[in-house]
Amino acid sequence: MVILRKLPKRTQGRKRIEIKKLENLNNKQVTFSKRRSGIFKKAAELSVLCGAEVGVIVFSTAGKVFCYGHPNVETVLDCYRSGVAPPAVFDDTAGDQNPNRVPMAEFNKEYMEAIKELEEQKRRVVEVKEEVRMKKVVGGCGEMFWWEDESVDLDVLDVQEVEHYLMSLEDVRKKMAARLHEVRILNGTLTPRALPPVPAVHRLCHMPMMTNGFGAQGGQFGGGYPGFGV
Amino acid sequence: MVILRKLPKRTQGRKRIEIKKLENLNNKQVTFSKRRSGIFKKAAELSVLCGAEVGVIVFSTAGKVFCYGHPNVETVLDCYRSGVAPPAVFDDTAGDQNPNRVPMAEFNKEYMEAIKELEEQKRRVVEVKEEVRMKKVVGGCGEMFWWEDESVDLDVLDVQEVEHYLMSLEDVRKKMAARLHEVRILNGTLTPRALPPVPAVHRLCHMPMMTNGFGAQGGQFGGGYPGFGV
DNA sequence: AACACTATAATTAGGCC
DNA sequence: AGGCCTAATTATAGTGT
Repeated sequence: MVILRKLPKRTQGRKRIEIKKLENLNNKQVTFSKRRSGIFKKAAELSVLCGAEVGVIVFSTAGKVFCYGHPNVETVLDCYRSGVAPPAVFDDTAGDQNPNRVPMAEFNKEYMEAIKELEEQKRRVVEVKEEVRMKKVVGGCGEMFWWEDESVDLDVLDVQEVEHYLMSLEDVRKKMAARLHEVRILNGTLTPRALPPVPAVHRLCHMPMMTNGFGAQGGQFGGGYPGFGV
Repeated sequence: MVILRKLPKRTQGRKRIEIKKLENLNNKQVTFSKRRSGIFKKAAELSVLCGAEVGVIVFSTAGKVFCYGHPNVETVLDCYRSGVAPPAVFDDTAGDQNPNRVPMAEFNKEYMEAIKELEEQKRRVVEVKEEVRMKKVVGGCGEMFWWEDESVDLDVLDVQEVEHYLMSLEDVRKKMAARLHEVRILNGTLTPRALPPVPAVHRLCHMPMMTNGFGAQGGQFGGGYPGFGV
């Protein structure tokens, strides 16, 4: 007769943890690494299963950046920024013989609408531009932009103003991105990357920065930014 | 004596599925919704547990965009774009005397690479075409940008050219974003949102667009963009 | 489409290397 | 950091409403 006896448990197994800031540094790092890759994996699965375009960016507290993207991060970000949806994945169930074919019929209709919308936007922007801001934003005719001028007194600069400029720039950028799409579509050529790689990172001020002490209570789903302490 | 009898199973329970494109439309939509929120939840947990800044953007095949971000998407995106690490959460466990300092060791290496790459890009473009571009890119002194000019012949436009312009714009934008950070930090004021809200979304073409036929094999972790068939 | 259910598959916390 | 292990927790496929 065989005597079965319980082996001593080698591990305690998984334990439930509260979702709150991990205080143990090592523990935090390990968890960060594991969960980060877990999220990347899930993101990849989502993109495969559902043909979705997914982009994930994670900054560690140390300021390191990790990211995953399908088809790649830049594409997703740019689509988000520009408001232009990424090229739809072909749906095999449609029974179409040629998966690479562009469904032009449908496309043309929407394209015309897009163009019309573009025109409208242009008109709107021109109106707003009367405020003369655009000239300043997009830079003068020289080599240097005003905000690159060292002599500009930062303390005098109004944050709201800068925000406004940035917004305008964003607007211009959107137009460019949209235009790029148009050009690509009209040419029928799409380069390997949907957008040029961001030439890696111009870390102008990647300085110490600040601390804001938000921890567990941090904004869910796009919440606010707790003010920085003085 | 109580007679226990198994109730008929009401569900089959969870079943394993292959990670490949879901063919059933309804199934796909449900899965998309469930898994999407699953990822958002995990992202939120990661940010709380590890004090990480996380941004997730998901496009459905229909072109709808969903996102989650901590502290919010814009902040994360902008930090990514500008290469500026988000404000570090204070780490009590770290014995470092200056918790606000962002470790820059690695950055400088990457920065130099970035600069080199940028230079290379510039040179390449200059080879193909003559200079004089930059002036056009950043806009002339007039009210209208060249790409808004109706008379521009799209067919003649070189995609690479547009890409280059877009890249330059991106560059300008990065500078602006970085500057904004500086200004904010120097002022000691940080508005509720780290960046101005993206002024809605300019959905120029949220159209069917194109098809590229990548499915399950899609690029993992920043893979390339399978070329579109003609 | 969003919610409830539930059996089961997948993830993962806490070890240890 | 990364891999392996184990037990428990958690996510979720399939279903119903």
